[in-house]
Amino acid sequence: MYKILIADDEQKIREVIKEYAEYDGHEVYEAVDGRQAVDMAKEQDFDIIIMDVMMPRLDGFSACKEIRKFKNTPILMLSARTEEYDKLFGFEMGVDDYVVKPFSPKEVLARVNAIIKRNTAGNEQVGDTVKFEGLEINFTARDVFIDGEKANLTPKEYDLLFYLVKNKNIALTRNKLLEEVWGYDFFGDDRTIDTHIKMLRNNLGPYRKFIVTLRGMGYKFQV
Amino acid sequence: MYKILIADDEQKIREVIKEYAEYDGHEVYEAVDGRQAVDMAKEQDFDIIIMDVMMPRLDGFSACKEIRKFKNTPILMLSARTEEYDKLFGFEMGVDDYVVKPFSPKEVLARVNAIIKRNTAGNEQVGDTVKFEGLEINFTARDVFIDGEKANLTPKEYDLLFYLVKNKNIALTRNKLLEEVWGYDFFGDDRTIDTHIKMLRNNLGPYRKFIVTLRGMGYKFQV
DNA sequence: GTGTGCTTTCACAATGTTATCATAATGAGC
DNA sequence: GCTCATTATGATAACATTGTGAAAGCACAC
Repeated sequence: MYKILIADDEQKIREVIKEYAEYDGHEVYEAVDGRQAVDMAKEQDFDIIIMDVMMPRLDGFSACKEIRKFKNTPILMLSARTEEYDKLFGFEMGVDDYVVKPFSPKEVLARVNAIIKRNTAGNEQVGDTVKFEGLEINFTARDVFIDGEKANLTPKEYDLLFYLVKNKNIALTRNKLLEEVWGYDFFGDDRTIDTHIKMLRNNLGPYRKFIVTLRGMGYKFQV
Repeated sequence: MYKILIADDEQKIREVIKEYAEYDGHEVYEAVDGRQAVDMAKEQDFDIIIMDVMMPRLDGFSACKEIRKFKNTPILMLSARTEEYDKLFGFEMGVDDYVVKPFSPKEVLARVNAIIKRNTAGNEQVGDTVKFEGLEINFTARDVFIDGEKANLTPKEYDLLFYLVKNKNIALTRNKLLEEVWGYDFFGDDRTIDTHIKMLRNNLGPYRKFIVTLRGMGYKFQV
């Protein structure tokens, strides 16, 4: 059960999302504009705030900025605009996700769940580096550290690990892995993957535990 | 390209939506009332059904309820009055989204796309999880938790459970299960299913209750 | 061309999964 | 309550998948 704040000046939208969210067992609070949203966020701890961009008194972006001054509550933006700069601008403000109108209430709720789970996932991300316990991965520098020691992975091992990590907690079939890591034009053996998984595991030391085998399916990076 | 069924007694509305949908490259079928919509939904697999609430012979809600007995096809409701909201969000109906008249065809199509994308995504980050009491199923991670404990299912058990859950509350014959879970090219014994149901039940602990036997027919995941 | 890693393939062992069958239990109809 | 049809269950043999080590194949630098 999450505590959700929905801020939108359109009553219809508030109601629809509220109905769906309450059906999912969440507790929903409403705000009719940005100012009220900021005030409520100051007083109470929400698990997530769903906010329209266009609101009277204080728009969504400004409200987001305000809230970020005192809290890190995840914020999901509802926007009528699709322009990319809008999104970028939003992410700079600390927006966690975006849904463009018109949206289906189901989609909004799905994203709410995704954001909240993501925020309680169990890995810290700083810049382009992710860390899972003593396993540190830097995507841009193409570095992997195991308990502070730099691991020496081959290119394919990097690629495989990066793809697994970027899709952590998602079950990946051998086909999917071949397609995404090796390329759609690779017509090799399925078992090639197994061998690379083997080597990757051997190189990850104690953190080989993150790579789990999904029998009859493929592999998954599980945190 | 989606296969769309539009059910409305007003020819004008059907035509407008059809025109837009076909322009988008979709295949559109028409039904003039609820009864016909139900019959067509039984025979064919649509990606989405767009349905008016007010229709002769069988209204949209009843049609939706009927269809849900045998299929989980996403349904988008068109309603004339805003007062119908309350009814719409009687979720037993299983409506996925709604649009209030007068609507722009563009909006309808936008929602159609949103709904279908959600339903066929499978690549949704983390929020792809359903929970029935203490039974938690995550399709993307291929995880099943029983009262918080991870269940260790075999591939076939996963596949079977996933199929049952994706068709929850729908009666499934052994033939249907064999075809969908085992594949059309499997020519094994019917009793094979019983054995897998047995093992699945054993693995679900207290939640074996969700799998009900339909004597002389097959099985059903009932919540 | 040679050497050096890296990648792929392969074979075999280890392990896990599935289908089938026999038998027991259950339910429906009379 | 009896009979017949259907489903539940346990055992087991057949089967499939994965882990692993070794070796062949490749690519690239020198």
